[in-house]
Amino acid sequence: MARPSRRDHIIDVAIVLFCEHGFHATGVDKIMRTAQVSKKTLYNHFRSKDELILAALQLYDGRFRNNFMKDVEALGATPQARLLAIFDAAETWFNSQNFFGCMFVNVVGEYSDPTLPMRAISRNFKQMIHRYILELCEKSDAKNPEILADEMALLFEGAIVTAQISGTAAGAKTAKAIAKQLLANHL
Amino acid sequence: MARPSRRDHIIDVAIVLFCEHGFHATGVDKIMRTAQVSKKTLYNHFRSKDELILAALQLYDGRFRNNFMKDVEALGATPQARLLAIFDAAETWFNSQNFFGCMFVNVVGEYSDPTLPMRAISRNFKQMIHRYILELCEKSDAKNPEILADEMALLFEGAIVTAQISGTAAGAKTAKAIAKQLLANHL
DNA sequence: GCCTAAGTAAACCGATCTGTTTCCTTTATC
DNA sequence: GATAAAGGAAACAGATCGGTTTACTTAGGC
Repeated sequence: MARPSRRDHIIDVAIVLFCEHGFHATGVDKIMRTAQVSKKTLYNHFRSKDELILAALQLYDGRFRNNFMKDVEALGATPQARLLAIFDAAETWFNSQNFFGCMFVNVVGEYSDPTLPMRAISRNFKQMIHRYILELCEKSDAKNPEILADEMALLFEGAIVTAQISGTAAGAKTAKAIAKQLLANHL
Repeated sequence: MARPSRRDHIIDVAIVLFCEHGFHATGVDKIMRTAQVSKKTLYNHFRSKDELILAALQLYDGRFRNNFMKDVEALGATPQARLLAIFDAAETWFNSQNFFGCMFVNVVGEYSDPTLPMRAISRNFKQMIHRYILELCEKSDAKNPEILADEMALLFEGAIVTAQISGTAAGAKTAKAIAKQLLANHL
């Protein structure tokens, strides 16, 4: 099937609304109306709003990481170049129309209990990003790839939040400049 | 008056609840019950929930910056030492019981319209932090204080978000390690 | 002692929330 | 063409939302 399933379409709509307006502020009625789907259909695919939130986080998780890694690999050829290309890919993301910060940071701001499943998905997302960066660090023959990966991941977070609050993409270039210095020190 | 005014007490309670549970999820009834104040009194001091949110952000803004700068100045004697002490102060913040990330980042995740007053307060907070860091950079005789300040501020953001999502304070040490390298390169 | 200001508890308002149900229509399959 | 699954529109449920109002109590100043 080329057309996405009805279930995936609902999730797609929910992702956009959750990103822009947050999770508590986005009602099931709004999702349903925007997706042009009846409430019965929505609750036929998802037991509850929370389950839809989890499905949205999971779909976005895989999709974002996949797209982001593709972008990074297209922008840089070598592992070192890709470590820096992370921030070029981030910059185009910040400049895109639908940038409202990191969905996984935003969800943590609304659900503080660390035992909640949304929190687990959020932690996992950040760990997967960290793992990807770590692989690039190892292939770059960094002196201490674990430490460099911690540092690069923190830069990434800092750039996202800076872009979200300031409303500009300048943080990407700042983070890239830091990354260059770290890379020079670690090789 | 040694005892805080009733108005300030309501704001104090609201700050804690907004930080822990977010803004949309925190109802006026909960604030009122927690503050042990009648709804009439609450609406006698604040025209609306939004106005209470703004008052909470503003009070927290001034108080946090004041306390944080005091901590930094107690932990470091020279401007260079204070630039690094930022991350020591951050670490104790991350380890405190009531750490739920940065209130100003969290509010931006729930209110995406950049023309909203909460967004203006958020941007202003980050600008004031940036200005404080810039002053330290200038007094440190950094080659290019503006660039160094941008970098240090981004590290600070990255450390906060990393701590919030991971649930550990490790990001503080990572950010401090980066800061040391930046400082060495900029002097 | 009186009056005013500010407080309380609780009822109340209309709107919105998540979620269920009803009734009817579409659609696809055998 | 009958049947069964799925969807649509809308009413409905009970709870909660932000916010107002009412009736009563408290406290302080003159």
